[in-house]
Amino acid sequence: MATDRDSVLEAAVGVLSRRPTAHLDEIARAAGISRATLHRIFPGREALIREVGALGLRRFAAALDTADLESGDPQAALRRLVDAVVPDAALCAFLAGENQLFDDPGINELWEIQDARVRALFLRGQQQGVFRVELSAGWLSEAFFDLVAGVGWAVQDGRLAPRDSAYSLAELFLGGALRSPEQS
Amino acid sequence: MATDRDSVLEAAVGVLSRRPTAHLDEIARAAGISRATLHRIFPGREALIREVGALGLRRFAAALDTADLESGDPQAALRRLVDAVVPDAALCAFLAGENQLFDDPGINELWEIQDARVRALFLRGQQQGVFRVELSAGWLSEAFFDLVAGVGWAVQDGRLAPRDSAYSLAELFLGGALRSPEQS
DNA sequence: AAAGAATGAGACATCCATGTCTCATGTGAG
DNA sequence: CTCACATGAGACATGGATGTCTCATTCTTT
Repeated sequence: MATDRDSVLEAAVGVLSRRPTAHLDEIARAAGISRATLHRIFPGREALIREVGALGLRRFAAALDTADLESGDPQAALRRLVDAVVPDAALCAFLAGENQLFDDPGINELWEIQDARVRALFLRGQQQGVFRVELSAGWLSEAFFDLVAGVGWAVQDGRLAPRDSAYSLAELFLGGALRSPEQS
Repeated sequence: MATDRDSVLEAAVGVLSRRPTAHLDEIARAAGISRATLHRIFPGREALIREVGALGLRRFAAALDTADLESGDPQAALRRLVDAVVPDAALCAFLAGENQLFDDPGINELWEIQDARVRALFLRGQQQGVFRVELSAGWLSEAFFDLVAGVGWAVQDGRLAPRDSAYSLAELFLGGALRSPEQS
């Protein structure tokens, strides 16, 4: 059952995103299974980490699909993306923290594809005059992901209410911290 | 000499912020010293990590001092903070990724102090009508630090030019991604 | 130049997470 | 009820990073 594997992976994220060096004992306990069973499902720690990363990328890709970034107003598209990705913010936080994953060619390629999709949205928005052109699409994409990861951490640590997370993320990223739009 | 220790710590950051599980061999080589000398300076891995964290917090505190957040226009103060903190963005990136450090009471307390200073700036800015009040000061502080860390990673990986980093950070955080100020 | 300290290189010993195994228990299907 | 199978618990071996040691070399200081 893929559901079984995924539920274990989700439990693993809860531990690993906070402590990347957590022992397998701890992860197994968090998943409610024994270390032996954990080993039966995933051949080893490396495989487990890779699978968690792959799950995170699958979820992120699914969120991009759901948001349908190519259609309609770029701003509305980005708000759809926020809503779609916030539930999996913890996965994204794990991805952001685990740079090591990007040594894997498969993971890296998959990531590049998703990142390109987000960049394309920003590029389209810039061409339509919706997003600012002084900031590169690459930086906008990067910063967006940083904030998604930040939301994931903040929610997990109880510093941000899950209910507020989508609003806080979208408003800050789109509108910034300033009340009145002044640009130096 | 504290300078010696700090130069080793800076080299350590360069390695650890990318691969938190890097071997001491690697860190020593990156610092241009032998593993033996590394052990002579820092009693062990744990101590080294803690010292790196402490250095990051010292630098961040120093940046807060330099920025003089209590004076003048809050927006100008935040721009001063950006300029002051960007050179040490890599340290901040390390801090953000190493949640484990916050188990140490000393580190945690020091962090709380600095975070409170940033929150106070946002609170002051909100009271003066400069910053948006729909976003909590806590979230603004958190998001700001997330972006600083993101800048650190992006610069280190060559995805963002150091020359652009301060501008990109300040503009996105203050003004957001939208060109025309629309709020839904 | 000579003495002292600091460093680098390498050889160990140790510890601990990991990986693998066995066995007892529990569970579900027939 | 019985058998097949999955799981949990624990023991055990292993590997690799860490910590400690020694010794030769280099640099500094006088």
